Amino acid sequence: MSENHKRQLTLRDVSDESGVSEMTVSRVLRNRGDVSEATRTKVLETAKRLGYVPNKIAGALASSRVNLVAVIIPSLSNMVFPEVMTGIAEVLDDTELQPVVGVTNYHPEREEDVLYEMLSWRPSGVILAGLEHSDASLAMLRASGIPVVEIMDVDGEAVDAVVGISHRRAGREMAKAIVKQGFEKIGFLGTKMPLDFRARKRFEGFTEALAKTGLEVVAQEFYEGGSALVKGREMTEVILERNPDLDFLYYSNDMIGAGGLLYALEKGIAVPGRLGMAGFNGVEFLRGLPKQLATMDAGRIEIGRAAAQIIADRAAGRVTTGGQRIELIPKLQYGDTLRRYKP
Amino acid sequence: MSENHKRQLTLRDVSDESGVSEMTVSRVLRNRGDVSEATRTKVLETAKRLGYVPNKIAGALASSRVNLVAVIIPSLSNMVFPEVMTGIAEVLDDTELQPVVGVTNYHPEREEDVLYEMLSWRPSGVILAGLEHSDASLAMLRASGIPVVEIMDVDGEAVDAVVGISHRRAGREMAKAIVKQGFEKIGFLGTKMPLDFRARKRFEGFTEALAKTGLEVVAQEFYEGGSALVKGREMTEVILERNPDLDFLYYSNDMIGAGGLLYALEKGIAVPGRLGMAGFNGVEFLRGLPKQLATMDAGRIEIGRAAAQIIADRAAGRVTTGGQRIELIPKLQYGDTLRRYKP
DNA sequence: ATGAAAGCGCTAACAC
DNA sequence: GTGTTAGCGCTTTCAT
Repeated sequence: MSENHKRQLTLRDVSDESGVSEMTVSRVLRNRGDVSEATRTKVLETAKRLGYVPNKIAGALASSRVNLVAVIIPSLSNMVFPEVMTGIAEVLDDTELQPVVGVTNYHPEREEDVLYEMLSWRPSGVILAGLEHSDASLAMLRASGIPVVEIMDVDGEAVDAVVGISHRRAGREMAKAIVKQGFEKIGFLGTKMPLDFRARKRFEGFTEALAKTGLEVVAQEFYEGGSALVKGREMTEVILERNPDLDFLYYSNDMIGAGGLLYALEKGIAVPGRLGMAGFNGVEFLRGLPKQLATMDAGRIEIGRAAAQIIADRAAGRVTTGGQRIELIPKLQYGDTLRRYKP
Repeated sequence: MSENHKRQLTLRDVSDESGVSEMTVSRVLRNRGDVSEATRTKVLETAKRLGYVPNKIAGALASSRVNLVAVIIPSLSNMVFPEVMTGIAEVLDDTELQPVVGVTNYHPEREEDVLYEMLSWRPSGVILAGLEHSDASLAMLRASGIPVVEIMDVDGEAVDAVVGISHRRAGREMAKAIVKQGFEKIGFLGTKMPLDFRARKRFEGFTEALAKTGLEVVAQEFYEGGSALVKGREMTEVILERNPDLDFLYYSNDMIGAGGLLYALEKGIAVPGRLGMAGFNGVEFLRGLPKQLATMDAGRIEIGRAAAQIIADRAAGRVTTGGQRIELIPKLQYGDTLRRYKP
């Protein structure tokens, strides 16, 4: 076992070893300013030979430039945020910027901590899910002086820029489509998450639109934790037992909807003849099921792309006016579980 | 629109505003050393009022301490790595350390870039998937002088510590179980990813164990991109058309296995009477399917926990001897698709 | 094309 | 319990 604490290599080491000043070494390593081809090669060779890795901490402090973009999302395990990340990464890959992910698990205090931690690294921008944040978080965001893009939702007031869909509208559209197909006894299945504001807004839009036609949600079921597919299955069984006359089930996400659909098919329930079903998100995953669950695509990759583009543009000084607002319109996918009447 | 470039708040501002020295402000903010309750309160109040967020870049440079752990994984979109992340986060949440994720998409050059970028922030440790890395990556890791934990796989030589399962062994065990159940015409379905070394090792172990019993894989099918569930379905159809006498299908992951299972059930193929099936990973998701696919749990959360623990221990100076090697033993889950003979 | 000096915002180490 | 001093490793700016 050699000594535990190797001193880190510095520009100085490369400078000494190559006989070129620190400053010139720095120039070579950053491709900045004019350097003769000879010194350039020599420096590069020495740096590589020594295994030198620049210290961005020192670099960032000196230049007050940090090529990091903070991305703060509620969860990684539900298939929708990884897709947002894909969109973000796609755009940032063409820039010098790097995404750094923080996960809040839908806890506002956790969001506050993560945000504080991230801002303390002075990133070039922040992308965060949702419009609902603690007062402290809002204060930090505003005080930070960096571009902020709130994503996923446009129903509310943004700190700066915002990219997303209207979940209220999504709920309304779904309700209208369901009513149009002649369904009347409608049940709702969702998560026991008071802090999932987007799910709540969809539900509000949904009931609101139903009310306009004189209908209401006649039964509800909520779950917490566990495998969404299993929960969807179980909840569907429960809600149908309690309310045998339900003719439609609206799920707050595709995973539980898929579980419900598998259950219904297994039980030989005619879908959508006897029972219609719909979920939300438009996850690709659904396409592998025996029947296509009706759903609404939230355009997650697109949201990620647009958000990253805003940050990238501002970081490059390309846009001076803040406060962009991009509302995407979710597309209803009828699949095989919503259409009672032939199209 | 106010001025675009607000000067960032510094310790100095808090110091001036509260009439306490910078040093003492720093002490308060970090809970270090003795500070009188009076000054403490005053400082905290001022910092909060001003909306001061410490600059970790400066702090890290001065203290040469960075509470970041680099986590480098191939992908976020396949359900297994988010689980590893969960395990890592679980352990790190009890420490000062913070995970920072980098994604390589299974490209070694991309891994090299991500690693370089991350090391340039001088993290307290690195957790990265797999044992196969470019020479440059290996050199960087060794030169970094920080704890390195390679995860998921133990079949090979590690740079420092390693936590995972033996995929070769996993493949062998699965083959033995299949043979024991009397299956003889075995097909394999996997991904077209030459760089997924773990999948390859499973396959090698699998064929090797089959060979010992005089059997071999009689048909193979590979896919690329797209929804794994759909692909599993399609590949299963194709492989069965070409080889109607197959009596077992071994899938390189649970998602394509699930697609295949749904297909088989839909077609009325008797599983496992006529056709046995097995996947790999033990994703929770499977539990929602009509039948339980046989699989092998790779213990992803456990791997994440153990890896993070090693980093946390070393960062706390609790362990001086490097090179830990933790091999987890994957558990075969028979489910409903592997057992022909009653247990 | 290259170098020297100053300092980014903080903390370690030492005084008092 | 609190303050002072001297950097951390780099980049900016200005000379040459």
